[in-house]
Amino acid sequence: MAGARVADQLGVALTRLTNVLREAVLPPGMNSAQARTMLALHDAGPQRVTDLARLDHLKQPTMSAVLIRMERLGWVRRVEDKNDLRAVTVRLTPAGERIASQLIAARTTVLQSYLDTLSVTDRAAVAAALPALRKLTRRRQR
Amino acid sequence: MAGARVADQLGVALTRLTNVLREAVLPPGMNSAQARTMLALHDAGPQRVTDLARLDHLKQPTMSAVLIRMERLGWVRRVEDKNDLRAVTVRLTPAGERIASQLIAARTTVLQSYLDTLSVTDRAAVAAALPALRKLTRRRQR
DNA sequence: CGTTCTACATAGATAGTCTATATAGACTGT
DNA sequence: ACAGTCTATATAGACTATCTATGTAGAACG
Repeated sequence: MAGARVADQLGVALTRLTNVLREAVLPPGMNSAQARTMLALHDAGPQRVTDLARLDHLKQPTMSAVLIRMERLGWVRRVEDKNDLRAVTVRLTPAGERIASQLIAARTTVLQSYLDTLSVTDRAAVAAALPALRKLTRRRQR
Repeated sequence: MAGARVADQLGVALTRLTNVLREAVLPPGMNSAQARTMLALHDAGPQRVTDLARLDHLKQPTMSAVLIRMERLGWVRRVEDKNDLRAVTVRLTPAGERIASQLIAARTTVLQSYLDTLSVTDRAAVAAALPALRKLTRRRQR
């Protein structure tokens, strides 16, 4: 049926675009898990280790290790939570903020260069689909 | 400018959709590098180790290690190339073919369930953008 | 105030990833 | 034919990522 064909082709396109973006936007020495964590902190602000782990589909000890490494690199710092002394709030350092912004800028630049190869009609079709694509990623009700 | 806004929002949408898909479609025990390799072999047929490494933005020794593990799991097998005795041709086993098909089916199912939450208008907008999105992932001329 | 729950860290094991290097076959020029 | 160079893959060693299991300490609750 038509619906399945849309989902199927969207899957193919997403997978290919992701492959293009994955290595094109990563600064040397940063891996995808680190990049996702940087973007999560940039988008949603300071967060706990457990929340970051859940966002990234990682286990908490894994995220702890990733954060220790990122802290050593100077990208994040861990601040104790005054209200809950068990917890730690992770936030980007100024350097980390800068790197996160550069990640987003690189992503936009790469996509822009790809969009530039399209016809006006095709670019308009992509632009027209953006609101729908945004809605796709909203949290689902269950 | 408007173009940059499209690229920027497309980047946000792609990143979020990718995060949704990444863990939703991976069978337990399979990681993303393995999944990408399975899909590459499924889409483009048997290939050499070096070509697979380049496709996946990995170094050749890394891909060798990944393939050794995948061979041990019974997903691929390595066949010596008759024309070039240095080279090895990697192909999916029947079990590997089955798993690759399941990966694609899972991706489609997840996306379908997301598309089902959209209005008819939004679904139509996504469908209308598919040809353009496909063109985005074509190989660039340099 | 003791029990249980929650947030994080640590330990140990396996896999992924890199650079550097080894091995062996293919290619090239004379 | 053969010496030199290039190419395809594998191996070694180091470091990182990831998991499960467990420890530690504060929070929550009866």
